[in-house]
Amino acid sequence: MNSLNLSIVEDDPEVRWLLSDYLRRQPGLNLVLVCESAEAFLAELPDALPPAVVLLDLGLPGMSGLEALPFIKQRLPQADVLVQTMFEDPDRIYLALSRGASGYLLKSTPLAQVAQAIREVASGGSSLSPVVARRVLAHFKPGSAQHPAGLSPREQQVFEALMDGLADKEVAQRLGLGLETVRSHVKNVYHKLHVSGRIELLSRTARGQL
Amino acid sequence: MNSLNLSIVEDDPEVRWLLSDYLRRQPGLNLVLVCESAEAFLAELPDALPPAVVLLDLGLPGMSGLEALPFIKQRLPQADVLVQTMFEDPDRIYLALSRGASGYLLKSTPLAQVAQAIREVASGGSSLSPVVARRVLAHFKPGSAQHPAGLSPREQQVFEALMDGLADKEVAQRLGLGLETVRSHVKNVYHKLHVSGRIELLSRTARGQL
DNA sequence: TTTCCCACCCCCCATTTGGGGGATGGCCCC
DNA sequence: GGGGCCATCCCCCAAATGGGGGGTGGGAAA
Repeated sequence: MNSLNLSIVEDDPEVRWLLSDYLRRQPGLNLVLVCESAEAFLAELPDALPPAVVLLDLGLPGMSGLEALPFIKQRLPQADVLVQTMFEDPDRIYLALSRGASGYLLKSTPLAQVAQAIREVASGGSSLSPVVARRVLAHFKPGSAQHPAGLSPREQQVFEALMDGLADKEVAQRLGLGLETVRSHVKNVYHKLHVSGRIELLSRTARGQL
Repeated sequence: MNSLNLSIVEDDPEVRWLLSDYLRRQPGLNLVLVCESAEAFLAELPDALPPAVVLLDLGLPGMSGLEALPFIKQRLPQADVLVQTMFEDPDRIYLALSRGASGYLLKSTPLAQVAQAIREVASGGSSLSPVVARRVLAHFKPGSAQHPAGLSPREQQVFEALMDGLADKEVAQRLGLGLETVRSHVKNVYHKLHVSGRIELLSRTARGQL
């Protein structure tokens, strides 16, 4: 009963072999399914032995891990999905997490820590590689919001102030500008980011849609 | 040069002794300051050997770790603060993170992992105990829009609509209500949640301060 | 040189928003 | 019956917002 059903989805044959070989030996882990694509995984999912943890590569050919995540969570709402990838860009991290990943490991993670992460995740925790954790935490700090591209330096500052929930007047004070100047910058930010106002700005970034 | 200056702030003498004894032995770690209160830490901070990592207990008598955090980050902007506590309630976690903590460890963390976390944090990562990480990730999932307590059913619906970035008029449509009705509910939500408008609502929930 | 982006400022105007009032009826509980 | 919360709607008003329009000057790029 305390045997933990695990599944691996990974396209690189070598990595796949390394992982499955190592994890298969781990006591308490029960490798029920190893696939090379998300499609295969969804097709071959056994109803009998539903995996409790899915180790999912994000960089899959065909349906990417990111695309597959919602389907997996739909089929296996109980399962914890541990995402593994070599990418550490905020977008991917954010998307994976908002789609239900329980952890985000970089490909550089040692095997022992992967096994560790699987156990942590299965027992109700979450596991983030340190670099990823840093990125995630950055989302919580005021003043350190994401810097969308295409904004001029001033517009960046204005953007951050907006993300901090400041009113035009307050932005003007923080940056030492005239109110009308700020209003101009604010409008430019809206145009460049294709939003119609600060509320859309805030509600969308809150969902990682920006 | 690769010796890592570390400081510990912890009131419990036994825990303090355990930590300092263990960490002192770690190669590459250089324990420069061990204090039993935040006040003492801020007072005795040596200008010569600024700690790169501060291990901070949250449950301190006098000035709490949470209160001390902003001061510490002010004095040592470069330093990474690793918060250590036995509390795992969301409020404390978010507050600590939004005040600049680089990691959040539970008191139950084994010494070896504390040392590991210190190294990770110093090399630009972040370290979260699995349980804490799970809480943090919960904030990124759309379905888990926090339902603040104390709101009536209608107010909950209005709250969600506001979080989706809707205008009063749109909320009215979504819920099939009159505009003035919605405006009433909206105001009640503001009162109950102690915010002054949808912008504060959005910007604060984005940082987990609600 | 001309053109383009940037930073800075100004004005107008319709709409939305927040903050105050109220009112009505329903429901539950003491 | 009175007091409480709830849900529904109404009104007023000052401020902020967004969407337009305009300008100036500078510096970099073409």
